[in-house]
Amino acid sequence: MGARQVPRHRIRQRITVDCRLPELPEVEAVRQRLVDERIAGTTILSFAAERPGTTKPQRPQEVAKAVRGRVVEGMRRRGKHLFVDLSGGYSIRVHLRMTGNLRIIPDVRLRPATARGWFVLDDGRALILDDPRALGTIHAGRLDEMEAAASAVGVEPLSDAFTDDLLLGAARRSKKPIKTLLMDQRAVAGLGNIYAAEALFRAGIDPRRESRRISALRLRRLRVEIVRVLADAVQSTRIAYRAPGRFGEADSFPLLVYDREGEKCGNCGRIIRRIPQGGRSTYFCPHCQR
DNA sequence: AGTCACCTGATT
DNA sequence: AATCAGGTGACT
Repeated sequence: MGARQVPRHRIRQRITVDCRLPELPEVEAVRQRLVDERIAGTTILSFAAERPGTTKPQRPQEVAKAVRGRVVEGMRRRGKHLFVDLSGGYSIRVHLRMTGNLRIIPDVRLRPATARGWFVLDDGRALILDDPRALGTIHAGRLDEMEAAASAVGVEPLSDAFTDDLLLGAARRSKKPIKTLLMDQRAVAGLGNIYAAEALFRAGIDPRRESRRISALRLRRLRVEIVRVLADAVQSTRIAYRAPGRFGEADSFPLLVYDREGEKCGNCGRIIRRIPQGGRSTYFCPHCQR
């Protein structure tokens, strides 16, 4: 006691677009990049993974059997899930979790030590799940089974289905704090800790506020800000991925509160706070967010 | 509804 | 050496 809390010295590098945790915009960027790299039309020759956790509860062998000899027909995103659709009504479902990345490499023998699963393609290239923390997952099987596994995912926030009424209805049914509701994939698909906090800041809503007690007017504003923050992030992430030499501030989507504990709010100049919420850090401005 | 396990690199 | 980061699923 006695000593006033000193703001911790900030050494950790600001999170930028190239190392940001995968939420909807980052997953969408991964999808677009694979489309750009013309994964469609290739045939999968084989699959392998070393850790059982990567394909759990399937075995790597089962995934291999489901994909071998099938042609890649397209890439889709559903919330934070990626689908690699294959010929014959089959599909691969990938979830990047915290640190995963799905990417093409020129040759499977060049895969990094952090590669957790690898698909060898008939043109010599390989599709790998690169994930230092090994939390990402790969499943494969009939398309309907893969979609069933992601069926609990709610409305796509960048689709026409994400209406004022939909957000209002979800909020009215929930006693959770609004930030917890936004991160619930069954309510809105693809929001995570970062963009939920950013949308709430832009909408001026306290992340702790009970969902059902927020006015329809403020929920309308929240819906607008969710769409805006995600659309802007998709755009800047896409630009950054297409200009690999230009990562950094210029192309980064600015985060106004996330990871800014102790810094001044860009709107009012007061200090941004961090509080635990559902075991996660929530960043917000107590003055601008009510 | 809240807590833990799954992971490992960075930080304290 | 201990803690933190965090999406999700399993658990209480």
